[in-house]
Amino acid sequence: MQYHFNDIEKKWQDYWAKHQTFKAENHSDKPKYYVLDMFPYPSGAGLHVGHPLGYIASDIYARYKRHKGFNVLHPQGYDSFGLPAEQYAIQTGQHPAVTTEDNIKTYRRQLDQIGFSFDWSREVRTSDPSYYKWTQWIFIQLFESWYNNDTNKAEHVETLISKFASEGNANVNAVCDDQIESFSALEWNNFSSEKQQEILLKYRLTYLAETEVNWCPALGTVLANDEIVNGVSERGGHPVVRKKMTQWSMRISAYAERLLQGLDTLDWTESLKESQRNWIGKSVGASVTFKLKNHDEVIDVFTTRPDTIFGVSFMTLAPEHELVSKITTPEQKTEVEAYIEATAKRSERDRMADVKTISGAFTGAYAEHPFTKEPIPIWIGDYVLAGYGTGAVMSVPCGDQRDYDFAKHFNIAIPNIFEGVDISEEAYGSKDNVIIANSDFLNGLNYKKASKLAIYELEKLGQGVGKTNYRLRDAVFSRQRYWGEPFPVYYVKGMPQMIHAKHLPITLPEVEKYLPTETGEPPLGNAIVWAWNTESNSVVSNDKINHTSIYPLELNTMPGWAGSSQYFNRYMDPHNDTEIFSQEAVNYWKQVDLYIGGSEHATGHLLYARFWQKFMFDKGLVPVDEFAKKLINQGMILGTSAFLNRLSIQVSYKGVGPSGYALEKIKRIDFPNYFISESWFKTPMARMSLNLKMREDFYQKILKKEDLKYLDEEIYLIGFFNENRIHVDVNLVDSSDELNIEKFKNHSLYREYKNSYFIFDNFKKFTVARDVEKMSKSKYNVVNPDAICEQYGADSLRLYEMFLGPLEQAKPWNTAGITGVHGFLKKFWKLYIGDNGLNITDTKPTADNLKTLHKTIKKVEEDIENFSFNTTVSTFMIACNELTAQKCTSRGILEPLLVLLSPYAPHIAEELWNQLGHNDSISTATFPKFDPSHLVESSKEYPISFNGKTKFTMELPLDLSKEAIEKAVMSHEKTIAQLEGRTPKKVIIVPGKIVNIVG
RNA sequence: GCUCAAGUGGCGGAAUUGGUAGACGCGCUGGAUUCAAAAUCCAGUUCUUCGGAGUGCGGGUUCGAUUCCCGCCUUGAGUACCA
Repeated sequence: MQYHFNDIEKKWQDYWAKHQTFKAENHSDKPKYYVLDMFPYPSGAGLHVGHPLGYIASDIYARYKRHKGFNVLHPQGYDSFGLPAEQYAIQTGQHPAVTTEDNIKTYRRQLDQIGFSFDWSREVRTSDPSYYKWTQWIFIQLFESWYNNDTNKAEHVETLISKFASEGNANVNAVCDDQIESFSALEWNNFSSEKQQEILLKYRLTYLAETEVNWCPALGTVLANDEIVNGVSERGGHPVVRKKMTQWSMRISAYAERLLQGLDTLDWTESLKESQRNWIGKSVGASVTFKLKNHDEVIDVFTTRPDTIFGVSFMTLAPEHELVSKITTPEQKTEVEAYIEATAKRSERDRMADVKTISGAFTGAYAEHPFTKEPIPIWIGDYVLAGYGTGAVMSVPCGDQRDYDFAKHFNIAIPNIFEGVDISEEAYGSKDNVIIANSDFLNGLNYKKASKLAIYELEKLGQGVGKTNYRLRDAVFSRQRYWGEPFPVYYVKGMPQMIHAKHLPITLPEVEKYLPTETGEPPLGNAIVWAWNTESNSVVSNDKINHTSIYPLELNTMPGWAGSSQYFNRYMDPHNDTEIFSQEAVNYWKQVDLYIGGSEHATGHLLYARFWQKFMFDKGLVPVDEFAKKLINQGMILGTSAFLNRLSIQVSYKGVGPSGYALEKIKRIDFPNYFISESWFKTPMARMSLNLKMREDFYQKILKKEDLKYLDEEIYLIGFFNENRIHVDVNLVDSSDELNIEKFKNHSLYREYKNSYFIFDNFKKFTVARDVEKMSKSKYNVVNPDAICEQYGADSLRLYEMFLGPLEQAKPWNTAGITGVHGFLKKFWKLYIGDNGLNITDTKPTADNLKTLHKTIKKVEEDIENFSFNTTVSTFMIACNELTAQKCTSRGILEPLLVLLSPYAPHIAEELWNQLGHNDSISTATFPKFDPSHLVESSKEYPISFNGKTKFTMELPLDLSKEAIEKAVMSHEKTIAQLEGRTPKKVIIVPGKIVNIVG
């Protein structure tokens, strides 16, 4: 009986679906384990072989945990709001919901055919109103919360309001807007309702504020920092500009310290934690206030080096700093204004690209040194960023290279305040090994002590305080898009009001077109039925907006990360209509035990989701404040792109110039119509045979450009190039890299090359060049898992993806290699089923059989625990080879072996399990227990090495004493031959390991 | 620039605590089977001047280093005038 994988796989996939084999219950006697994948965005292109890698790994782990007796939650869903469906809607008019539904169908079919053990009864879709109802609900909770620094957690705004009413805001220690006026209880109580709302908005965890945002005109929307790559949009590569807009923001900065500290408790990769640490960007230092000469205003700066305060020789403000216009002297006005104009013109991208150029202007104004009271000139320069700190720095050229360069460039003094340090060439930027000098009361102190004392003295003057700064900015939460969650928000007199949670969800309105309105409003501005009636508590038509109790609804929608910040909790109780999830469910599942996904979410999704989790923890909604205990980033599977080399050659030739002189020239000529076989370059061929047509082209090219007359035999080919190559679809190339020229010429993509010429190698072959790149449609190197499943089966695909290499590493895909694992499965099948049916007997296993089995159990278990899935596949192959050689038919061996294989190749395992006479699914069978007694050896093949180099091996009993081993080794003929009569200096014997003779 | 990760045959990779470097697979070579092909099976496959050499390069520790330490080079990823 043959291994008919297509039939077997279909049969068991249907069985699992019908019997709901992988449905997880929210209560069990077993311990719980939650395995989660980052859910996919269902794109129109479907899955390629790179996508399932992480899913296969998590599926193996989930199945393994079931064998180990855990109640496993392994859900899947779709992150189904997003830009591509909306772009498609703009182009075709098809509703994004329809596009999304189609794409999900394709995804589901592709996922099903790989045999994942997902509990599909818990599927969530972020674009489903029954799901985004709860995304909207969390938004309302955030709006109704503020961050209390005294209790170090989020609290309901009611507690804030009662504080204001009883004592004003003087003693409120909140994370809030920097520019907040102080008021007494009396003043608060006398404020108008609008005024009170305005003030509260500055404290809420989600708030409306005028922010400078990254505006992408081509997409008509705001982008988050992590949606911008090298100054252009991640999607589409469109230019991005800075623009001020009123936007919803999330006060993630309130959680900066907790997000940082929380990392230490997580079993995530160090590199990922490091990215988050960099993103949060904590720096400890001081805020210092400089008084101005002849002005009442002051300049606040943030510095990490208060110890260098006596090294300040100038101050630099960002050109956008609000004080610039106020303090600039009339004499400097022209220069400063010209500079501001010039920097405003330079885009963010230019400024980034051009770090080297030093520019700036003197304002003519002076600040006063807090201790020496000396005047300090105030400059502006674009190396100071308006968005970080206060947009102003105290410049210490001896201790900061940028200040140093600026000072050198503009001839500003560079006082040295470091003892015994040479600053004639560059600044001394290190905090270590410095002793402060020329600094009054700081002299002789190191960085730590001097900083502390400087802050103490500044505090006494009322001109400074120790401060910690974070780079983490509040997250902009509004998008000018259609296909996203609507806000549960309407506006009364311009102030945002939350719709009561009991009226959720506020579903997306229908619009006629998905573009921004003519007046530049977001696409929801096109909706006709999009106003809120506070009497009927329902969405009504816009045309009644001027009536009482009918108000405009928010036109923005939420960003992509909204839905993905709560899905992992919702899976615990996905159909709950009255709560986001029951306390019973969340207290049972608690948090994700294993989370697998791509590293591209390091500073986006993974940071925002942690923020929401901490907020929910503060609100008492979840029992733990980190949502994922362990996280693994799967590496990318790369594509092997194929390229056609376009011919370019370098020739030297002799000719006769216009005036009759002989000339020798070297010239490079491109032949865009000629393709040359890659194998040609590997052939050690010195000359190139130009065919007639080429020769003609060749002459024409040169003759046209240079008026020369040539002698045929004096043209020499001295070099060629294979740059200028074009991508060719990998499906037109066979496994030996040979191009199917016929197919290529008839392919619609390559119509323009229909009449091109092909230069073959000596063996009449035409091969393509290969290179490893990211797998993507635009590179024509995409391999579809459907084709692999059809030809080799899902079990082969699963095994091969794991076999390629370590899970976390990037690795190239090569379809040819799949025959290895496919061959293994066929051999494995034959171990159980021969030509005459089942091979299984009840014979007692031999010692060799048991040794193979238990060696395999041990290795497989260790490998899975260490996520070393690639080596497990090797282990299976070794076991299969050994048992085949041993002609093992014993049920006692082959039955437990099936359980070991089952997480990796579940279909074949189920089928053989069934053929062995089991009626239940193998998925709940107990994992075999390792028994070390079968691996005990009585002798060891000792490597005998001389000066550390192994020369031969020797079989010796393991219970031999050191002396006996030495005796046996030294009398061995090969030892004597190796020593050639010399006496060894030393003999190292490690029993059970090695013998090393040092001579 | 900074941070992190990684450099091992023709290729993907293995060696989990310092102890026989190259497991397993692909590819390649030869053979068996076949009218032939596919499939399958068997043998070989780091290099070598056959002494040896060899895990990016140069040092070090050790009886012994892919593994530990110091210095460098290269590649990939992230991040960037962050005061």
